[in-house]
Amino acid sequence: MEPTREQKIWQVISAIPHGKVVSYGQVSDMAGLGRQARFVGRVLGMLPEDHTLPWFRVIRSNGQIAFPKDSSTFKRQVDLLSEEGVEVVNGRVSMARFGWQP
DNA sequence: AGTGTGACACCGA
DNA sequence: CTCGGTGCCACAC
Repeated sequence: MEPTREQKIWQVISAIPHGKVVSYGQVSDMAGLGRQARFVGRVLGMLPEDHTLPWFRVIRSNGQIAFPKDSSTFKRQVDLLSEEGVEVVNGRVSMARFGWQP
């Protein structure tokens, strides 16, 4: 059967290189879905427990994390991002730039 | 079938 | 920077 939108989303996210962060819009665009950023977020929320997908590399277009600071999910994402070499300050990615080049 | 909501994005003021 | 409106898709009631 053909790849569903979810499959495309997973494919794109799994293709995100180490130390790189992308926005929902970027993912939707790379998946060929266009402006369906909402769908990306919904798919991530549906991820199974055995997912090995770098969802933490997916942030908002303005470089902000898609979770409240007091959320364990947020802290988990920040921790994982810092491991990737991405600095997160005040709930947003420092110097974010999605393809940035220092 | 219509309304409200959501891990969103873009535009204008 | 913040606020409001609009577009897109899927789901719950």
